[in-house]
Order: sequence, then C-alpha cells, then structure tokens
Amino acid sequence: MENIQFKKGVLELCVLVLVGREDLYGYELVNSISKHIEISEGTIYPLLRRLTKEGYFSTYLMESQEGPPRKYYRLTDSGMRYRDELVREWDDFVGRVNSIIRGGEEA
Amino acid sequence: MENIQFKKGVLELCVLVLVGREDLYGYELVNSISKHIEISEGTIYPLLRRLTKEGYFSTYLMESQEGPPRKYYRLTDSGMRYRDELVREWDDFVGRVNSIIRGGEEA
DNA sequence: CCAGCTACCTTGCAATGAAAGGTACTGTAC
DNA sequence: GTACAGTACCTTTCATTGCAAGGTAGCTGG
Repeated sequence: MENIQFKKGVLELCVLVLVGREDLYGYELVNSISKHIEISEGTIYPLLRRLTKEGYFSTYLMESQEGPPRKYYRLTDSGMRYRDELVREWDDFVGRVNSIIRGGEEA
Repeated sequence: MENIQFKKGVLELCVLVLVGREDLYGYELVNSISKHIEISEGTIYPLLRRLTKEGYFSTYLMESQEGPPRKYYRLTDSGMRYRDELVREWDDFVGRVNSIIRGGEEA
C-alpha cells in the first residue's frame, strides 16, 4: 500500500474507534494500526494532540516498568458521538465511491 | 457529506474510471461526479491537467452548439493500467480500514 | 557505561481539494 | 443591440493532513 492520500481523514476515524474500545497510549496505538495500515509516529502524536484539544479525548499518565511513563487516551462522550458520526460518514462515502466505480449506468 | 479528507486520492480514481467508460469533458465530469459526491470545478480541472501531464489521458477539442469548445479526455493504455491498479488498492484499503473499525479482536 | 528498546514530542515538507476569481462563447429576453 | 444566464474553460491562494527526520528521556542487559 503506497497511496498516502487514501489515508487522509481515515486515520482519525481509526484512532477514535480503537481508543473507544479501550484506553491506549500513543506508542501502542501506532503498533496496533501498523498491523493493518502503514503509519508513522510523526502522524499519530500530532493527531492525538489535536483530537484531545478538540475535546474528543481525555488523558492520564501511568508509570511503566519498560520505559518512560505512558500517556493514555480515553474517549470522551463527545468523542463517542463524533466517532459514530465518522463511521456513518465512512460507510456512506465508501458506498458512493463504489457506486461510481462499479455502477455502469449514469453518465 | 462534509468530510473533505475522505476524498483525497479517491477523486483521482473516480475520474480515471469515468473517463475510462467514455470520453468526457471537464464540465460534464464535474456534473457526473456531483451526483454522488460534492465536488467543485477548481478541483477537477487541475486534476485533469495533472493526469494528462502524467500520460494517463490524451485530449482533443470539439466544437459545441451550446458554448465554447469542449476539451475531451480519453484514457490512454497507461491510464487503464493505472486505473486498474488504483481500483485494486482502493478495495484493499477499504478492507483494511473495515477490519480495524469492525474487527474487535486484535488490540 | 552504552546499545537498544520503549515512549514521548516537534519541525519542516508534500500532496490535494476548495474557494474565489477570471476569460469567453451562445442564445434569449428586453 | 445589449444585458443576462448558462456553458465551458482556466488559475491562484489557502487549509488540512500524513510523513520524514530529528530530538529527549527512561529502563534493561551485556
């Protein structure tokens, strides 16, 4: 997968969904998403920062035995609503694109 | 649909597929895609220009009874290969994103 | 004590879609 | 005949977002 552009906006959706399932810290999130989509730290950290600033995440620190303290992110109520809306928009969008690239009818 | 970011990269795919079905001119293309996805002229014309420069389209002019001459775009062989590759990448990408936002297993 | 891993962060840069604006041709209504 | 709406082309400027590269710091094992 080389197409960077496809990712635009979708990573935000992925981060919201994953953190919604359980509190996560940034480094862990990078590794989780990397299993499916190529991603780098320089993308995730600014994104987490922005979503926190916009009120979709709250954060707390926890000590770790394996390195520096971890900053966990938790989805807020506002974040849940936003996540659900984004999921709907994503499904809708995929449907529309598929109707263009597969539906052979309308000019 | 408000999420601009989802569109990044996908419009290129849509344009390639639509022009691949039949030669189209820019204005017509904007109207076609607009039926499914909100799009503006300022997006399509530079995109057509770029794809032409990259060798995916050839162009020709045709007079019109209803206004200025139309510049038609035709998909080249190279364009067809690129279109097919993009369609595959799109399907693959959608699968990966859905596995993240719906697959509840892996952390 | 230092190499490697964990874990955090920031500063540039590139790509792409949109808004706003501009040119020009055709037909119709006044 | 001229003013307007519609067709059709184009460009410049801006915002957003992902990435590469680089930096800080803690912990563990050799």
